[in-house]
Amino acid sequence: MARSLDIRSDLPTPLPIGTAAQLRLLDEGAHLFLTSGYAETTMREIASAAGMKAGSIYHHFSSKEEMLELILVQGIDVMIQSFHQTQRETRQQDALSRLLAHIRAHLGSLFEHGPYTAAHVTTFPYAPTEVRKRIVPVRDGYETLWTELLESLSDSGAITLPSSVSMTRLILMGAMNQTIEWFDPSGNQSVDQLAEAIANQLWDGVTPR
Amino acid sequence: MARSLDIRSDLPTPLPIGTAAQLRLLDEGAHLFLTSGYAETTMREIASAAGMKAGSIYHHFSSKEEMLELILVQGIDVMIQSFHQTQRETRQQDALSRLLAHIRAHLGSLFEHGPYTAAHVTTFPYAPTEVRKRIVPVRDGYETLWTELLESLSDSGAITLPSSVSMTRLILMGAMNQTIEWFDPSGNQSVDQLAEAIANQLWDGVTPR
DNA sequence: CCCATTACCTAACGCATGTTTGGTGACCCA
DNA sequence: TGGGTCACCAAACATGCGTTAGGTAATGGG
Repeated sequence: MARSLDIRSDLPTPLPIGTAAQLRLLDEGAHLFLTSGYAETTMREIASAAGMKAGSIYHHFSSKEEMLELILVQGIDVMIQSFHQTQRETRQQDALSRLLAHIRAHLGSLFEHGPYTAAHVTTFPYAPTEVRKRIVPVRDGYETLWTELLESLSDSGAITLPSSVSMTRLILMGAMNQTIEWFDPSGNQSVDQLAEAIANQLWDGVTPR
Repeated sequence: MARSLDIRSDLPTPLPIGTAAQLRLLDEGAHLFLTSGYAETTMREIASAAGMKAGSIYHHFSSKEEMLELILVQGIDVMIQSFHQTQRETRQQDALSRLLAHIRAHLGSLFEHGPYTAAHVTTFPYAPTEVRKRIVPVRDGYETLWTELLESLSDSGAITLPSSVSMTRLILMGAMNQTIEWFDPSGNQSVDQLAEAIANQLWDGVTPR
């Protein structure tokens, strides 16, 4: 039985603990799940991308589903770590700058800190039910972080919430997450500019015109 | 060989032309592609949902991929028909009311006019390459309709475009399309309210507070 | 009344998948 | 030096998939 890779640590871990081969398999697996989908991606493709054969994967992981769950969890961890780091780094900034920084950080999770978060966003709806059940509480934790951020910004008068904080969070998440499908980080627009565009579209005056 | 079901008509067709069995297969197929994904959905499941066995499908369609393409095309047709109808119905209304009506219409395509549009949005990224190639021009046509709408609203001063019209369209589309994952049309919020929430989040004062 | 067509059926086929099994070579430690 | 462990291999297995083939019953038209 492959050793279980416990990456659901409370301590900040930018990458999951594991051997080089395990990390390569997860990296390539996340990339393939992102670009092709979970069901469309074969163990043979993941193994080949990681420089081994499919049968060898089972020395490291017990199943395809275990790999998926580890990738999904890592995707959330990247978001959560990034959120906390942004919170620390922007404590002295004004409200709208903090909001922009958090939007920028979320987009950084999607486009700059590996394929895990984007793979999470695109793959989670099609994950097996029992995998989703185990992951929903962690996702709710991340959503709560955003809810509290938006509430505090609204309480201080920095932003308006046209309907409710939940609705605003969902619309904002939707606008950010759907960029996976069309934004090209190596294109002529930067992630900074994308963050500003989203922030300025949802709230007036986040950055000067 | 099953008769080809040509639904890419220029005339308004609320439902594709075909026999009752073909329509049932496409309806159930679209619903299953939406809820489970294209690759995860089997021909056996589609056939069973439509009240027949898998082998029988091939009397009506040549392949699973042909069914997918018909469903994806129908999904766009629903959006385009709905857009044109909304344009006709709102010709006499003020700018912001027209914008809200178009947002409402797009959401209606997702949640009220069958599963085709939502199946299109969620499944298109994972469709086989040659299927996507054939569909991209039709999608571009729909995007152009929105681009022209947003440009005319901006030209008349009704809305602002914080960065560019393309960026605004993409952010708006993202916010609307991602609602597939969380909005429950039979929940305690209506599609009208969802449209207002999105419109008011992206532009101030679309509806009175 | 008979023949052709349609719309389904069952069964099977060929293929691809995730996973298992037995093996090998390298490495490390006693 | 030998034994144990690890990390891979090739091959095979069991299963399920999309699709095909041959068949049946019903229907309609000549």
